[in-house]
Amino acid sequence: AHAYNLLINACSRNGKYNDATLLFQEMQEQGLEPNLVTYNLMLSVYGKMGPWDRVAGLFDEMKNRGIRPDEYTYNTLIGACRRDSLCEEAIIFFDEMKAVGCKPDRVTYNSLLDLYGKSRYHDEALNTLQEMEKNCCPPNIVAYNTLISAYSKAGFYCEAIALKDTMLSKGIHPDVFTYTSLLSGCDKAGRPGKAMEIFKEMKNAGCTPNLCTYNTLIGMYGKKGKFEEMMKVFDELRSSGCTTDIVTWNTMLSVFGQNGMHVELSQVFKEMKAAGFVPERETFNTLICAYSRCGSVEQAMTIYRGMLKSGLCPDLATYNAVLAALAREGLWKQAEKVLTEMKGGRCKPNEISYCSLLNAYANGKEIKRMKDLADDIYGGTIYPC
RNA sequence: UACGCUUCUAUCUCC
Repeated sequence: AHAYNLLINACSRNGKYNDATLLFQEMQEQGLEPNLVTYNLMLSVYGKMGPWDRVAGLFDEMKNRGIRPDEYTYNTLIGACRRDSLCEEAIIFFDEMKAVGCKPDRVTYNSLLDLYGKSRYHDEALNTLQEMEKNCCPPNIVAYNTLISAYSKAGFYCEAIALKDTMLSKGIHPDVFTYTSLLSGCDKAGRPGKAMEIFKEMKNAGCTPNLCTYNTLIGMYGKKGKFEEMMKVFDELRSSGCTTDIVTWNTMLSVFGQNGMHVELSQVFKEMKAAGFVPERETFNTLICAYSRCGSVEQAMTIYRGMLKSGLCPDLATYNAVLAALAREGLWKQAEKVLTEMKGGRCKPNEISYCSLLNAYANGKEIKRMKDLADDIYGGTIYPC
């Protein structure tokens, strides 16, 4: 079992979750009993992909087989709750772990912080931070970075910077995670000047930027159309010994989309493939959005069909990108079809989806349909999400 | 009883 655990772990680290699942099946077919670590590993794998029921089912299974969950198990379960913002479930695990005598540690609290932060429950996150102090778990750098990331994503860049100063005052030195979060936060808040201050501070503090940092800066300059600055970031990226990754390419695609630079967009996509990068789901999502912004729904839809053909599964962002593309052209009949498809599938429409449909009606001059849909939404006949 | 394999944070997409 130990050998299988090592293999499963290797797959999990490389994102090969299906292979991990196959190994898990294989070991049982060979008559080997999965042990505690095996279950912990698989809970982590299932938590990263696939339906929640599978996580819950596996947890039941291990208990039924008489394997007692440990701190790792509960930490993994709470971590798995983050993907779908399952706050209630996380609290149940948190209480259960204390009830069975497992002591929450920093990882437990940090996972809760991340869950609350990504779910935009900022008050709960702060409460958790205080509970950590109380329970002799003073927040470490991961805890601070987690909160800073949450604030940055939510657009609260001032709060994020303040938290960075708090951690400094406690003698915890911000690292490349901290600074990259802050840069991204300033960018999202439309404060590139502030971002540059942070970047200078980062270098003065002796913190070396990495590829994530450069990708953030490329996106920041690029979307503002500051291409000379953007190229300087590329130069620095290369001279620092980094090499571009798929996120760099996705960022470039997004940048040319946002600037409506159709020719460059197609060119970069070609170069990306020539460089040997295999488009991922996020690449396709970016392309659908980018072509639409360049005024080409046809190409956006071609990309969408290409994505389906390549065997990738659309997610909510894909559908919403398609809906937004159709909406821009007022193609409300097609938008309705997509929405119907969503209702019958795994990705239920959210607020953004319905906004796009409203937009599609508006741009298609279908005032009556628009009003009716708005009434349904505000009247509670339709529940987004 | 302890220890070992397993659990937490940043950059791209739904404008």
